Amino acid sequence: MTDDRMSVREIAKLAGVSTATVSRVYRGVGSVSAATRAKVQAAIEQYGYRPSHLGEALANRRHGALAVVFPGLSGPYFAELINGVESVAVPRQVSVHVIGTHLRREAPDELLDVARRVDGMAIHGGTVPKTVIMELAARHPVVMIGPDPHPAPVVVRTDQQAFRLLVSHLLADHGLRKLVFVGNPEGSPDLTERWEAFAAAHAELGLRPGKQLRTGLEQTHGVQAADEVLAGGFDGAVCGNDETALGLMMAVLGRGLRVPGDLVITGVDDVPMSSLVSPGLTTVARPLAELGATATRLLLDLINGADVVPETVLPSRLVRRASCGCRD
Amino acid sequence: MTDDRMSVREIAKLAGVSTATVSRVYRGVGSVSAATRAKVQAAIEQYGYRPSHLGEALANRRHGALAVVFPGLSGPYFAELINGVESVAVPRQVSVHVIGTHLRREAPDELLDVARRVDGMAIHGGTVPKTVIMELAARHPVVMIGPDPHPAPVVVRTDQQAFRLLVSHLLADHGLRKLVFVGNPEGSPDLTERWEAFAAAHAELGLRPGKQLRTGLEQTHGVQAADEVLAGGFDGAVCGNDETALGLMMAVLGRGLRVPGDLVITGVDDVPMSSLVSPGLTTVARPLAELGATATRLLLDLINGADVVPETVLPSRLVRRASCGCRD
DNA sequence: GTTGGGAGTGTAACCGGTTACAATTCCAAC
DNA sequence: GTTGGAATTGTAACCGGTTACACTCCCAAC
Repeated sequence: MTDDRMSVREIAKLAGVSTATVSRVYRGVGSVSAATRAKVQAAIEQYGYRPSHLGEALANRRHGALAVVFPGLSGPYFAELINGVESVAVPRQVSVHVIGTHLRREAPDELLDVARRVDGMAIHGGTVPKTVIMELAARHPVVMIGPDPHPAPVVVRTDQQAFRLLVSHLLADHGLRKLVFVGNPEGSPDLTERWEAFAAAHAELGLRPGKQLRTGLEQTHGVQAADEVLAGGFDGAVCGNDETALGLMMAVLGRGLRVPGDLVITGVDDVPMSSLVSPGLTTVARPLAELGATATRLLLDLINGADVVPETVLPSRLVRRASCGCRD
Repeated sequence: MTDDRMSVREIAKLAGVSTATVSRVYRGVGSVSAATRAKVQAAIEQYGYRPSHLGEALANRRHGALAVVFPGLSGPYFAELINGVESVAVPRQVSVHVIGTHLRREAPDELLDVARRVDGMAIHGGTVPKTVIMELAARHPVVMIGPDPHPAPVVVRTDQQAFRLLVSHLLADHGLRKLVFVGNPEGSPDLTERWEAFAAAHAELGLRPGKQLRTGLEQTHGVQAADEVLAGGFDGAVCGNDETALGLMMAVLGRGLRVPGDLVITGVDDVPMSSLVSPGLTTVARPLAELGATATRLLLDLINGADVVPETVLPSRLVRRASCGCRD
């Protein structure tokens, strides 16, 4: 306990005023005479006084904090989403707790614990069981980021149209006939939807959906999937996200093979790497920062008691680069 | 404001006891008769009561939270470090605020604000100006992660011996004579030290230190550095971390060149990708999770008023794989 | 039949702020 | 010289917990 911090009452005594006046000066509300204000400000200045967040929050009945629950914490997808969240939260003086469920042994109980210290939560789809979401929603506002099969109060997501367009592009424009879906449809609702779009695009052309190769969503998983993809004799690998795609691409190039010559590879998200690598990665651009920002805005609105639209769908966009065979 | 949460006094009234008894039952301290305990537990159960973190923290004079300040939030380095931090904090019921300085416009003032809601901070070297560190340290315990030129109370870091060994290995064993250092020595104290070790290893053999190519520490920066590295006619690229190295490797492979044939590439950190890619990345393994865990342990000790050792140095280890020319 | 002590419980103060309301002061207007 | 209202400031309650301390029982020991 190294806490020798000043409290309002001490500052008040030092400045020769009441705690109410100190509070008024610090917060800049109510009316205070210039002379008094100067006295108080001098004392605040001198002792570097900052009100305890606890007292403040208790009095306001508001934590001034929210939590964001993600599947994992690594990678550019997460970074960009968080970026969006903070771009909204920080200017409003709201602090953000980032929770990665994969790190926690006992996620459910721990989330209940986190709930005690925030005013609301933004939860990434596919991270938390239905019962827990409901329990959390009973305690404070909850916004879901991305699709989730659960009965969620408020959802922000992107559509899958561009992804479906991507698959059709590979089939119809590039004439590919043996596509593999790299990613686990059961791993997250987002992936489930993509798998469905993948299958639908095939069906539309009277084709049977390609095989699926169940892997995780990180770069390492893409690398590890390479052997199986190459052994399968596929002409294109449609990856669940860019990170997997980039890992796969790296592994394929490392074996001395060519992309798209020997294998077409595509991703989803359009993370910064995707436009830089050669060949450039064909992918679906999703407004990740905007996704995080929107979720946060809605969450703060909910916390303030406003009514908000239950579902917000942000647009995604097909980005054709060299890895699919375009501009080759 | 959607808060209809129960308070101790309400639960107490419902159970027909005093608030003290409710607290005793919930916390499991003091003596309570079996009958009373049952009554109270029933009420707690029925209303899903959980004590407000604010009240609890205020009464305990402890936030039960700490902050970790990082340069950025993306990538496996950060993820692994955080992993270590949480492995210590979470079991002790301490929550972790992750702060990425690159996201904040006005970092200093914001950190002072964060300081109001935590019991201590672990600060990554090279992220925060000296004056701010001192101001923070005046408010609560501070532990630095990694080297930092500032007069820090407590530091946890890894040594640079393995890195120096790596450079010597390239020069002496592989006979490389035109190495480029990829990374900005002025960007972080960690990099400064590595640059010094790089130069020292050259000097030891009577060589002049190679050139330095100033870039950031993310994968994208490695990709972007490729043109300049390849144009420079270097025989080896010693990268400041694995992410840059992997980005560079990807770009080189993408151009149809070979590693290590056309260019030797090495990194630092030994992130998961490094052992998976082909060629495997020669690098310096650093105990990142342990780094985070140790820093957190020390921080919690400081918060509890214990004396702690001012500097802890964790070992790093050279990992030779194919990218340097070994096992080729 | 006292006495002593431990178990069970409640009262009330306290943690560090905010703010409704009351009290005081000061002036302008009548 | 009153009077009324605005400006300034203080008092005290309250936010939701924890806990020192006091009090009441109850029973064993003498």
